[in-house]
Amino acid sequence: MAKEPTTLLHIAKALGTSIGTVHRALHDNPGVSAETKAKVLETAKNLGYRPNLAARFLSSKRTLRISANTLQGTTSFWDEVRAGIREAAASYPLENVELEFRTYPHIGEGETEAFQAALRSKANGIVVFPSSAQALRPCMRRAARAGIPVVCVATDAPESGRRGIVAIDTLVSGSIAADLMGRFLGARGGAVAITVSDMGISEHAEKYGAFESTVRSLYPKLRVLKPIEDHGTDDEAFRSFRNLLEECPDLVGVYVTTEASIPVLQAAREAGVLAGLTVITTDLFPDLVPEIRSGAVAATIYQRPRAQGEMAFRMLHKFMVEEAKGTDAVALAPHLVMRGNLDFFLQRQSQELAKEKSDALHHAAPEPAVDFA
Amino acid sequence: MAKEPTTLLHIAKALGTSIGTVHRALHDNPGVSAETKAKVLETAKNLGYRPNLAARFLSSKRTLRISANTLQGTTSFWDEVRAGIREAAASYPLENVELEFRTYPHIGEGETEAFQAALRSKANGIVVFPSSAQALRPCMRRAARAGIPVVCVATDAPESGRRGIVAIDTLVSGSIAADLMGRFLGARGGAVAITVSDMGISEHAEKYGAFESTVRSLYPKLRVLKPIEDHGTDDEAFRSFRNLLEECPDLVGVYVTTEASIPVLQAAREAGVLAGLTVITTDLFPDLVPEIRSGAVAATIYQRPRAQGEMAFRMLHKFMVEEAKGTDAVALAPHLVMRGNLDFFLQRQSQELAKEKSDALHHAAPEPAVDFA
DNA sequence: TTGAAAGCGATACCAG
DNA sequence: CTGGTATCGCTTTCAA
Repeated sequence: MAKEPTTLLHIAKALGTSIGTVHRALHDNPGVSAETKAKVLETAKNLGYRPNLAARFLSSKRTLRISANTLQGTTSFWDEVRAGIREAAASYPLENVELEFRTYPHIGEGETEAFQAALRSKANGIVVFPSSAQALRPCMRRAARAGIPVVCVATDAPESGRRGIVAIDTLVSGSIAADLMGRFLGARGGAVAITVSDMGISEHAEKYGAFESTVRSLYPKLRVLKPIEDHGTDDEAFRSFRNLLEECPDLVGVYVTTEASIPVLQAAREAGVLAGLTVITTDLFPDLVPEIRSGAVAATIYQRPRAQGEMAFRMLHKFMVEEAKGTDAVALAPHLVMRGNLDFFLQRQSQELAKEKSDALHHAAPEPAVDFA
Repeated sequence: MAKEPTTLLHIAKALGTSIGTVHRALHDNPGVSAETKAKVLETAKNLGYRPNLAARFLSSKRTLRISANTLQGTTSFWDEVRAGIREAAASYPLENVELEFRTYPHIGEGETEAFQAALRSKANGIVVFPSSAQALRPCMRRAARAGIPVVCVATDAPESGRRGIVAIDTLVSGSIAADLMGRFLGARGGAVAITVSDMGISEHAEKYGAFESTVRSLYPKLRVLKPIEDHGTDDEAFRSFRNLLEECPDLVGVYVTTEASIPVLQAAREAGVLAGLTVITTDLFPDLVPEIRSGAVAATIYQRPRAQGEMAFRMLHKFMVEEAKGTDAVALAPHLVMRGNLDFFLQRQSQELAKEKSDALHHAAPEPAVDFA
């Protein structure tokens, strides 16, 4: 029943032409008349031609140059994203994958340079964290025009011509945080705050929207305050939250969607109200560990950086190798970390770091890592 | 810097022998003197030989026959595990993978027959849900002796010679359930119950242990009762829980680790105590949806069947294709489903079913699915 | 026990 | 514009 797959030779014979012509036609290389090309394409479709990728890899000496442009490892988040990319790359052992890591120190700083460098180095696929999508858009469109697939990770870059996006589902994050907040507070009523980086970023607006609407519909005794914007700085997070504490004496909970949870905790602690606050944070980094362990933070929404890296690579690979068309989007469900399962996640993180270290030892030539300061 | 990879020819030339001999030596095929074999193996190691898998797939006509032996889709759990396996298989587009699905209707019923059938059909890799590991052990050891890698999914089969195991981390499940229970109950004290299938199964004993110890250390006002065993039947779950309700008037919460959450809810409802109970369940199936939506179930620990299927396939693939040695174990973190994010997971499930359906249409010959009643 | 050689299916180049 | 062909690295078969 399983008839053997169609090859180039089959198509060539069916048309009374040669394998070389068929190949050129299928790849619209120059040197094929429009007429024969059309015929080839048609019979290829009719015979259900699927290229044999093993043969392709064997004969073509092409290596997949992939540039992964991400933020420097200020916290462990981006280190883990990179580890995920590395791991996914290693799980395709047949191809020549060449990973290049480019990093930039801060949001909106050096990322266009890094992207341009990737293009210059003839990367034929890019994974990027578009920290300020606006600035990056021109380069990204250029990549798109050149046929270089780009996959965004963690944040989307709208209207950029990117082929794919891998991120945590913001609606899930916002609404699970809301539901937990409501359940944790039980019968208590009062105000709940939420901090975001910038409401101009759609992801953050979405998280807020999901949080607010879920609280409103499920826990009417709670009242969601207008979002605090910290614009990515600890300082602003601290001051805004301290002000909020003064203005709003019936605050019972706060959901921090950014990485600036430490300053929020500190402000609450200094004001002496931490014990009465239910705090839900985002991500997992060393400074947060004791706060979770002590119960100051009830739960944190873990955005699975490693899984994001893995998925981003796989998606990019699909575009590059399987010639997948169109665009693709993956929204991952976040994990919930609490005192009870904290150690599991910490252990996992340290495993990754260990693995990465041993990888570095195995490879004679470490992959180039360029830093765009 | 990147010196080109070593090939069989390199080894052959280095030893002044032929590529055929080298090949035979590396695969310990018959017809090589012990002496030359040793030399080949050594220089292969010295030169850092890594087989070119693309070339291997191209020349060998071998197809990977993989049998996936699982429980029938009484709930959607196993359907999704199978969907995950299918999807992972599709993501390796270079190999000839032939999937065979064998199912059995109930725990401990027909699974050895299914396993033996897989062996008979010359499967060279098996994914199995060992519903009663005891009974399966002999076949599994036979597979191990024959060099056929077996990966367990959802439940481990100790001492069976299996090469890998993919499951949800039981300690994480138990302790996150405990932590949630404690937080949900807030200041309330009282007794909390836990139902398991059978304490003789190590996974269940572990979940209980994690739940109990986390509650004890973090929420001393709560008291964990001895586990209720339902032995996989709704009937027993119902009766045991009803009895418990009578005996224990200060029950404030229950954690159902099995699929028998509906009878537990029913018993509580009939006794008129449901409203005062905090219920945490396991998995996500149609009957549970309204209970979550109404708030009767506070949260459910979702065991990510699709991710389990995917991982199991990938692991098996690694053993079969990359000739990975030793054994491997993956413990996945469960997801938490509550009212707030319920729709996300439901939508995801229906997407899978839709995808599966369209897959079925695409493939002319549906993969054989054998049912062992 | 070993060597030699014919494929596998696509790529890429050269000659017509 | 098109046809022919060497090549990639490995598996497999046939001779020696």
